[in-house]
Amino acid sequence: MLTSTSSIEQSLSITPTTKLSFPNASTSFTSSQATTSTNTNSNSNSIGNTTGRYSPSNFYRAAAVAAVTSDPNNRRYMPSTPWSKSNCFGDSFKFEPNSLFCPTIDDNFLRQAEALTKPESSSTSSLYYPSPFACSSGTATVSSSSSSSSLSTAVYPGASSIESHLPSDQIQHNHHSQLNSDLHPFYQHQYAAVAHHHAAAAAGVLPGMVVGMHHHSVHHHGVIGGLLPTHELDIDPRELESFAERFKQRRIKLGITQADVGQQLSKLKMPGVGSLSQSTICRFESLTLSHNNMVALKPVLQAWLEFAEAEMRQRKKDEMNGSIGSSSGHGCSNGSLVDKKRKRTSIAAQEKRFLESCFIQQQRPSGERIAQIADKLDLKKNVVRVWFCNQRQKNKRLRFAAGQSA
DNA sequence: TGTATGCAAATAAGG
DNA sequence: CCCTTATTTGCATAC
Repeated sequence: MLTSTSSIEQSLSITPTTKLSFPNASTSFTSSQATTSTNTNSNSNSIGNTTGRYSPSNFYRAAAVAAVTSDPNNRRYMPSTPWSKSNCFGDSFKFEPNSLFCPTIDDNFLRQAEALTKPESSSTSSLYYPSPFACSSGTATVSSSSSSSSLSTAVYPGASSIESHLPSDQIQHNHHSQLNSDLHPFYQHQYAAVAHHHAAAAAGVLPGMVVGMHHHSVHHHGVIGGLLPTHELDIDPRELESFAERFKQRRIKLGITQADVGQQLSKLKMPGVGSLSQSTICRFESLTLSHNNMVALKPVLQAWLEFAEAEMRQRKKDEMNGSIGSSSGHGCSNGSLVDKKRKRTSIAAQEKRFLESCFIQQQRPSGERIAQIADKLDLKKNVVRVWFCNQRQKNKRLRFAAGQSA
């Protein structure tokens, strides 16, 4: 276990890191941050296949994302999967046309959201790149909190009139199944490479989303009489591609940043859906997420988009009428919304080094030992436990990578 | 300032 | 409850 030579992460200067504190963020202690020299490892430790996100994939919309292209290994979005289909209504996510603030809207909205969000089969997505790295680099500590979200009930904040203005996105399924033929050359390539396992099945779970999918594969052929929703599974990659693009355009048109989108997601109160980070939104837009992940996120983002646009229309309308006060009683910020978003603990360099040394002695410490370490580092036991798990995992990858190259 | 990205926590799902 | 494996995110920080 050459856990790498944790480079120079010595300088830990304590940064405030004042983040949006979470009510239940228990620990939150100051955390130091190796701002200064910090990582350094960004470039240094490339072993074998650099970074490795899980999806090598590539140019989905390569041209556009061009910038990224520099490093093909970085792509997360696994494009493809030949099993493209004309998804029935995999993505129709419109609200009821009319009815302002009418409760029913909420209902419909939720119902659809729920349906569309519901995960289905197991992951099994595609290639997973071992991705090696060396550990090191320290950062600040944060706190984590996990609340068993309650999901359920949702109230649609400002459901206002929304004309079903179907995003062309939903209409453009003209592809008469000519699949490949109208695929970007890239796709075809990808397909060939990734083909195997069709049915990747959507599943990416959103923060707090309760899943419950197990079946290895979705047997169940016909299923569902008549128009089988085919659920989120097999959604044409091209559809995702176009949606992502449209999403970005419209988002920008609304003048909302990625970060805000992520934050506003929790306001939708879709069951099991909390906020997401700017990173995730960014990755969605650039299709650098796995296919399954893209599929899982799409309905949520689509819902948000429609919500935001509806709100915008409403606002505009209000302005026009000069009615400044504006009706829409939304504002009901309902403080009970304990923003559920996966929190990530940042372990400072110093702590990390200690953990590493412990790891060398014992890769799999007992629960007691873990508690001890956690106590010493003032970290939660679970954080330490997970750290060891991840460390073992990383170790394994490194070992594998080393074997490969050697 | 928003956005991309590297590294790697946190989770999900099956033992 | 803990582990492993596969993946989803997020913090930090580089553009």
